[in-house]
Amino acid sequence: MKLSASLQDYLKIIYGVSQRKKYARIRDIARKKNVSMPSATEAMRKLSKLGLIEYHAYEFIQLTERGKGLAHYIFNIHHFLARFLVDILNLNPEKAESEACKLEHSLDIETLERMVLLYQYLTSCPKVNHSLVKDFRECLVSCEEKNGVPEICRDCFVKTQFPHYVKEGAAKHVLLKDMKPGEKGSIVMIGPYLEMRKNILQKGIFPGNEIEMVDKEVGSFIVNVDGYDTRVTSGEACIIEVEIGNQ
Amino acid sequence: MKLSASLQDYLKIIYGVSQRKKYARIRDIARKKNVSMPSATEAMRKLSKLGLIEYHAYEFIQLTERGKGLAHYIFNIHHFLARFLVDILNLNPEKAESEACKLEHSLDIETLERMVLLYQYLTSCPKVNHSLVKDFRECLVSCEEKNGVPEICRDCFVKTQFPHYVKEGAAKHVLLKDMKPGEKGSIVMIGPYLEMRKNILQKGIFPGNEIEMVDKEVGSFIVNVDGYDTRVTSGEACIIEVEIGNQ
DNA sequence: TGCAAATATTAGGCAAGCCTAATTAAATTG
DNA sequence: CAATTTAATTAGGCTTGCCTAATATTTGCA
Repeated sequence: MKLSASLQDYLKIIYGVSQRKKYARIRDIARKKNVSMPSATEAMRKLSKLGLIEYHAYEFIQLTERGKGLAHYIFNIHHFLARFLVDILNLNPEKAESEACKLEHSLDIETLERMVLLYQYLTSCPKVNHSLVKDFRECLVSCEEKNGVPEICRDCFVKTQFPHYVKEGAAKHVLLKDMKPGEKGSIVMIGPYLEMRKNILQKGIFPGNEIEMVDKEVGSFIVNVDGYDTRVTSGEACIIEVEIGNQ
Repeated sequence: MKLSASLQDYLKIIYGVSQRKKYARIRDIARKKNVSMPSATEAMRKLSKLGLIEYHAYEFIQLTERGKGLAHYIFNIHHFLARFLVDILNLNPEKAESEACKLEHSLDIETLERMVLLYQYLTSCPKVNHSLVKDFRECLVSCEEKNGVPEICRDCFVKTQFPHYVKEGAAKHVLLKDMKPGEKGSIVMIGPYLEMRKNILQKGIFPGNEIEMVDKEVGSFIVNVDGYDTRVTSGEACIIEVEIGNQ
């Protein structure tokens, strides 16, 4: 049986409420879902018809066994995702909560299963350097708090010290700012400055994209990203690393 | 301006079509979106009213500059996510496509930014063992193809060889199958068998959950996961690793 | 050129989820 | 224990996004 995202939310809320309170009321449900009481009533009727809750007008609401099982499942997906977002991606807990809420409805079990594996791998695999996640998180924290070049990132994220180094395979890495008009390549890395990186992403520039330097102007550059012209500031061009010479 | 998920999809489709064909037709759009032509027509009217496309009845459809910018952004989010799902989580490309489609509408720019960073970190950071992602992917591949104990996982995922080992901090790890009724702990790892892991997740059992052994029966166990009783098979209990003694 | 086939559009409907206003039921309390 | 407050429901409506059937326009080909 497939439950709409909205009904899943209702179920999850009922589950959460009845863990603490033994029964759930329309009022609480409506409040938690940020919805009017009639809307909640309507949803209860639907869940009841689906055999997921025990519901009769004006009476308290309780999950049926089936409802409890499903709610538990949805609840735990949610918590796993929130954990992933906090433990791995270092989102703040409130943000992670709301993001998990959105993700939980869209992800397929297969993808979820991979995320579980990645989570386990990064946090527990004895072959992985144990400080990997710690390093990564510290890096994120530095980026955010200092919004400058974090000590821990200096080597790996900012390539200004060694603008073009040669990797195995002889692919040449340069900073976007150093590319000449007409030169093309693919983006491998976008540097550490949180806000700047957001801005760059918001322009539709991601690692993996093909990029071509079109024109240099004072203070900014015109680049073509996968066929679309856009403008980046000089500052932004300093933290975008491009792999050239592989066309 | 906020575009509904559906309208974002239309925009993305128009962008994709017009990259190859110079113009988009209702028919193609409807077909790609798996929707009737009247639905596509209606959507075009909306996008046109929003100033994202140039559209007049019976004429070809073209993106405006604003539409092109937005479409390019949506398109690239999609591609980045698909890349993440393929390169990091090793989903097959078709699956990744459809999952990315669902994700792209729900993820916030902040989360996306972290995923970009994780992607970069795992694939490029010089401090990370370069074979990390390769190992992880090989592990996934082994799990899927052989659906047995993959060589590469033997040490890290299957703990049957050393059912309880003591980690730093003296937390004790055991397999679920070896827990006694009444014993509690938190799940740290779910083993390598793809299908089995899916089944376990589908019961609402995730790493991080609190679990208590309730009762042992022949062939299966009753466990309580975060307050909810559920049943696992003996086979499943062999690949669930629990950290006990930290309550 | 003219007519059939392909393509688009209008018209009218439907389901899901939400809303407000009005009404009814239950709970609280002087 | 009646009056008031709080909680829940009904009634009626709205928007989004989809549908089918009918109609209109365009295209392609004989």
